[in-house]
Amino acid sequence: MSESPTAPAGAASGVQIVLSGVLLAVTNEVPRVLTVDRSELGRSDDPALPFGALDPVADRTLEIALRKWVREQSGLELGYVEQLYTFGDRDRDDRRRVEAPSTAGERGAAQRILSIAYLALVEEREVAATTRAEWSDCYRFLPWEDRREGRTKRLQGLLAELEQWAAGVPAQRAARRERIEIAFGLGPGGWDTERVLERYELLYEARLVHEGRRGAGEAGASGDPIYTSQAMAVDHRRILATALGRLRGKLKYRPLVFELMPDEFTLLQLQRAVEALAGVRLHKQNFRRLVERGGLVEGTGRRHTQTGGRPAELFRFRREVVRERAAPGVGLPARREVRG
Amino acid sequence: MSESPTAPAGAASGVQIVLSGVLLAVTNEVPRVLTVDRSELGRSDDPALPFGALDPVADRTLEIALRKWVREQSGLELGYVEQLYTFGDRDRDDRRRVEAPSTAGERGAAQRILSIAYLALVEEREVAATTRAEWSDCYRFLPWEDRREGRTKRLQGLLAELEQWAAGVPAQRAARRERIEIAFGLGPGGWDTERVLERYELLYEARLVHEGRRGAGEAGASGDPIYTSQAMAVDHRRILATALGRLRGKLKYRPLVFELMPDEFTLLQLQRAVEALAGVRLHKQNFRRLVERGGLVEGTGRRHTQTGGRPAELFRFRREVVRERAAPGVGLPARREVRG
DNA sequence: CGGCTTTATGCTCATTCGGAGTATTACTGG
DNA sequence: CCAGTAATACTCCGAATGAGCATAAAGCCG
Repeated sequence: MSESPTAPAGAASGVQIVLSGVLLAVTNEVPRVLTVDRSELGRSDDPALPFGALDPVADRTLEIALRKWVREQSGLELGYVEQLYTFGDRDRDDRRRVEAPSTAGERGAAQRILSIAYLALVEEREVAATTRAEWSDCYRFLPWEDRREGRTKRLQGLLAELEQWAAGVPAQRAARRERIEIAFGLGPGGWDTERVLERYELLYEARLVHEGRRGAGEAGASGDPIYTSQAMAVDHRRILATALGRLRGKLKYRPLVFELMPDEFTLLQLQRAVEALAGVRLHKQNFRRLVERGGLVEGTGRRHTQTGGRPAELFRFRREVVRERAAPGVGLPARREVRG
Repeated sequence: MSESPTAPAGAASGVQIVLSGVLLAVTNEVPRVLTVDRSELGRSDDPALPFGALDPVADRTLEIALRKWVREQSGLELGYVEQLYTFGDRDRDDRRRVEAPSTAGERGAAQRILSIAYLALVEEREVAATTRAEWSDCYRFLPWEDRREGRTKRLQGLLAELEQWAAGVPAQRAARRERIEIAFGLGPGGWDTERVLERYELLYEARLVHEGRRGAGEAGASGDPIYTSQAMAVDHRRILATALGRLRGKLKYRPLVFELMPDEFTLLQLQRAVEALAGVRLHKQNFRRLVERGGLVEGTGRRHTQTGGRPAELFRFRREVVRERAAPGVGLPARREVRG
């Protein structure tokens, strides 16, 4: 992380604290993440998450600092925010290399960076044109996470490559195959929408995706190992994976989707939003039952007529539900996978 | 991004990174947390969690640093470890005071501290006698979290005090009452074992518990507002609350209890461990059904005869379960609350 | 030894919940 | 009016859950 965003300020023992935000929104059935373009600074071309350093003196809380950076970089004001994870391993990208401690000189020069990641949910809005921020489809970065159209050939390809990687080292073959089976739902457990990070880590270890730092000896020998997936700056894709996994888990027992919805919505719109995030299709009638009987929404009398068919009633979130039920989430009434 | 995170205050921008570990174990139906006694250093008398500073140069990963500190302070080697949360608010203890920025001098002097908390599960062992560490009952610090004997009179007392606090400020009365209702399960939702932190925060705001730093103007006017609960150093009790809440939540969908159990155990022992952590009683036959039919355990032929009654079969954890099921946890087959 | 106490373990019953699918209704666009 | 497209209402069924009764197998006590 030597190409850190900071002047290696402080003294030797200095640790730089960076706050990164994963801002998620959903529009038109596609989950989007806010990315900022930093290409003109001569750094990586890859999109980055909005981020910035903590000012230990001025910033009273971490969250305030995060909001400040997001505001500066995108003009957005955040609503729901939750802390995700703190990444602080040194030489993260070198994990796979043989342990070869850098020279004392290098070590002294490279300041240690601690990155505290946050998840924020926003109703999508245009970002200020003056900024370099924009909304990107989350699945551009993690295409294998979108199973709404069933498992695609691309996933088959990935699995084949993973198998190769697993088979490569006889000593670890069994262990690796087991990890793959679990992470990618090949066994009896099936696809677990929440294991986003686990899948990413596997792909990373197998060098099928890479992180920031072009030219650091990443890409495998054979062509483009990442298929059509797009990398992000430094470890931001890993952070995104963490965020998506966490959000998918929480959807089931907290009414988080509503942070992403307009005040009034049809049940199908709601379902599409959940599907977009979870990356799987749901059973329509059961989803409706779950949400209505669960007391999560209440109908306004109004209806929405641009549905193409019978008009749909507009609903709104019933805030009282958090007082009534212990774990008011939307659940994921599964549906058989479409197309093979 | 001209306003890029270049270090604002080059100088004194130092941030101290502290790692704290919540080590949990269960013995004799009581959940224990490892505490260290630091009283001789002239600090607070209150028990502390094992903790220590990150050495940004030497410690390759945060987890390694944590393990090192734990080893030094207790002699224990950690198995399961998971990151909990990063606490970084400045002047945490002053939150309730009117915003009265300290003088520049004070601010410069007090270094910003960032504390990264970890949860670790260990099978209880004696701690090295040479250390100042010992195992303490978690519920010494959070007595209201133990509902195994039903709601006690002490809880009633706490609720009465909370009500007073809520009623105190007319403008916030309704909001506060609602928070209390939800957190303490007075409404239709009932007691949610996971809302540990929420409850703690409420009690903290109401000044019914306090944090470290004695003499900082804490204790309310009236006697001992904390009943029989024991404070911990600085914000360690808050960290413990975070850990307990997280663990309780995860128990339900990950086979974490087994990290705390010996290799072989009877189903009642397992149940007691879960009960100790969750703080509620479970329905015995249904717990057994859940655990057995869920494929979480397998019987060894052996049996345990010191049960006081019919001998119980000894079981062991079936590791394969993580491959078979998506969310293999023990669930909490509720039981009507005992005693009123 | 026979009954008593104590815990383990087996089983039943009623409900609820979740997955699937069919039927009916209410619009829009020719 | 008809066809097309969704929304919405119900029905069915099997699995999971909550509760509780019944039986089994030890130790203990006289």
